[in-house]
Amino acid sequence: MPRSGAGARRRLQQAALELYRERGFDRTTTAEIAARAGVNERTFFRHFPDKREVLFDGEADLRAALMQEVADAPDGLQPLDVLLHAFRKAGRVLEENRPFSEPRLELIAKTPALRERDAAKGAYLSEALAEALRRRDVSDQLAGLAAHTGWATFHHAAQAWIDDPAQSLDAHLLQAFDDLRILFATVPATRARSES
Amino acid sequence: MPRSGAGARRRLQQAALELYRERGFDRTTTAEIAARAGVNERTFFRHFPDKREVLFDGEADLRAALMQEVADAPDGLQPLDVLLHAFRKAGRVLEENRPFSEPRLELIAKTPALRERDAAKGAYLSEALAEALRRRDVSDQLAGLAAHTGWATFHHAAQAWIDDPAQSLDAHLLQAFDDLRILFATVPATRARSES
DNA sequence: CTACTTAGCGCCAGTGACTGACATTCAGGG
DNA sequence: CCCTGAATGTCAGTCACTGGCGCTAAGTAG
Repeated sequence: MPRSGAGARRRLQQAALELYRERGFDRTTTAEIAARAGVNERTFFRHFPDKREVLFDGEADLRAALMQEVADAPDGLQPLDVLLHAFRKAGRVLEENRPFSEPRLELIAKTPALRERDAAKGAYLSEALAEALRRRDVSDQLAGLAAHTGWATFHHAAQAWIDDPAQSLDAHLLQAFDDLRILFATVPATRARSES
Repeated sequence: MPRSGAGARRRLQQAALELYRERGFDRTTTAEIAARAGVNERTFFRHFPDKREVLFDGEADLRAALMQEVADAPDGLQPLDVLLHAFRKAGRVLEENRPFSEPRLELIAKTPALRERDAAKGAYLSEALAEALRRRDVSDQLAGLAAHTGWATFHHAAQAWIDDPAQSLDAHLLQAFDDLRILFATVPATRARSES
């Protein structure tokens, strides 16, 4: 291999995250990112298909990890418990990479174009999770539904974690899945919470 | 007002839907859409902020309608039943406009760029629904969670309707919300379904 | 009927994301 | 020391999208 190889890729991601946070996503050009990373603008597009994708590089790994965890989850669990099991393991990666994942999620939350990409990634991941569930004993109908609602719950927990970093992501995750069950309680549980 | 006003807008939407279906979204230029609609390319961007948005015009109306239905839903319903109530009413609009909404959803499903926008619209709508729920007796935590999972279920039902138009959207909707409850049954209900 | 206002529109120049084609450079194998 | 290939640089080009300016036609007041 010539000069750097994977080094340029990491520098591009770092430069992009910095510039997006400094000037905002819209007021940052791909030429500026490349310049800060010390490479040509064309090289940027050799590593990433577009200006947004540079912040979503770990998605393939995350998807693979989640699908593996779904496959490896103990038998006899309900679909949503299988997903919770997988999310808790994946959540660890997010918490360990906190200095990178927190500013990243914060930036995404405040940038419409990045929220859009994030939502799309969530949809793709949901379908992957549905496929992973189908490879277990989950029917076609329930797999898709469980995957989408499960992902929505995970995303909800991740957002709660950003808004309230005092508690761990894992705690927010457990809280969200507990709340999910409250939604299906026979007696409207919302009264009890709002009466306080 | 001059010449046409809202007429040009409708022609642009129609032309865009046609061209996207004929040549595909990527191989259609905004200039071509404008030409078929009989206006200048600049006029396209006066009516729609970008090339994708031309297919998502009804979103504001849908959001307003859904929020209104949530507000008007009978008292004492659980959050997810409130949402189901709203979705059933909104679903009627989709079924009545079937000749427009069906090819549109089909096109969106097969075009990555449009799926991305669709996912983003869903996220925005979910937040609007959460806000509408908070204006009822639903707590902050549960509102967001219910809105996101409820929307995921609605989206799931809409996709099932496209894949299987034999049954009505309303039927798919009821089916999806029933399945959602199965996911929380104490005994894993997935076995019963996959045994058949 | 005329003058004035204004909302849409056409036209033009420009920026920036992204792509294809070709030349170049540097690492490692023979 | 040459040679092959992967990563990069360079250049030209397309297309989405924007700001500015002038035009035209529909309503409105007199």
